[in-house]
Amino acid sequence: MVKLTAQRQAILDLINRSNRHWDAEEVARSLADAGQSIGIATVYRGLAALENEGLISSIQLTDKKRYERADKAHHDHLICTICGRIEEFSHATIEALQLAAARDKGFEITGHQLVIFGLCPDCRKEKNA
Amino acid sequence: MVKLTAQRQAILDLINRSNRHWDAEEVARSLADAGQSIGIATVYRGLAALENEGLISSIQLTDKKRYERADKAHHDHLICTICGRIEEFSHATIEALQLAAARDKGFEITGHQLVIFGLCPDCRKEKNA
DNA sequence: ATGATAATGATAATGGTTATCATTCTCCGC
DNA sequence: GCGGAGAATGATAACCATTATCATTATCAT
Repeated sequence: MVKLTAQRQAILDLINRSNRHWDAEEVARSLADAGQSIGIATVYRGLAALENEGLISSIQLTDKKRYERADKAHHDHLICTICGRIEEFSHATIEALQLAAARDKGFEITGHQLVIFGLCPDCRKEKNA
Repeated sequence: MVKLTAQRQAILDLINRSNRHWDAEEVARSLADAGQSIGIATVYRGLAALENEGLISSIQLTDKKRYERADKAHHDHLICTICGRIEEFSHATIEALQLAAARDKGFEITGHQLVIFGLCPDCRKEKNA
């Protein structure tokens, strides 16, 4: 049985209090800065356990995994390839069409991930300056 | 200037002759088996160079990158989380809606990746057996 | 041929993540 | 309250895909 220990509580609170997409390193550092330092292995295990329980959710980026609050409506991500900024968007029709596409192939969907890469408004401006 | 050397030609031919999604290790092994053995670092660089030239394309999975032919219409991927089987699908409406969503946020799209995870027909059968 | 530029390949290094293992915590039944 | 089973913790080693290094070799234009 999975336990919601003090460490995991701290991780969960940190993520729930924010609107960011955290990687494990950032979580560890932030907790350490707050005087609640937790071993990096425990952070990784805690994040995995919390995600398993549906208490947080994640996106897998090229290099690393990032976690965010789960108490939001489902959404996908737009990532700026220059500054790394992450925006969220959701689109009911896209979701519905994904379901249909999977059904066509006889698949039973368990999850999906849509990431759009591009240049955010700021970096576009920067580039054209 | 990028050169299409014998090694890169071999990698490109291998991928173009197939319909699979290759990782670097598989490419190296397959070429070695065919008597055309290439250093693993060269395989990685070759794959990156070929992708840069638009001669092959790739999808980034959780753990590794996989390459496939580029001479196919754009498509997304369905991945079986049990056996790893990869199916392709494409949906013009989904593409169009993605563009619209990005524009709404002021992003200039440079790429995107949609992966749907699920159980393929065979593994569904297996599971319910 | 002769440089200049790029590619090769063996190997070391990187970096995010997971495994190991001894120790500590938690919680249940007695 | 006590004992013990099952988890969790944390320091650290191991993993593994990928990238960097660097000496050597190939390629191409003049």
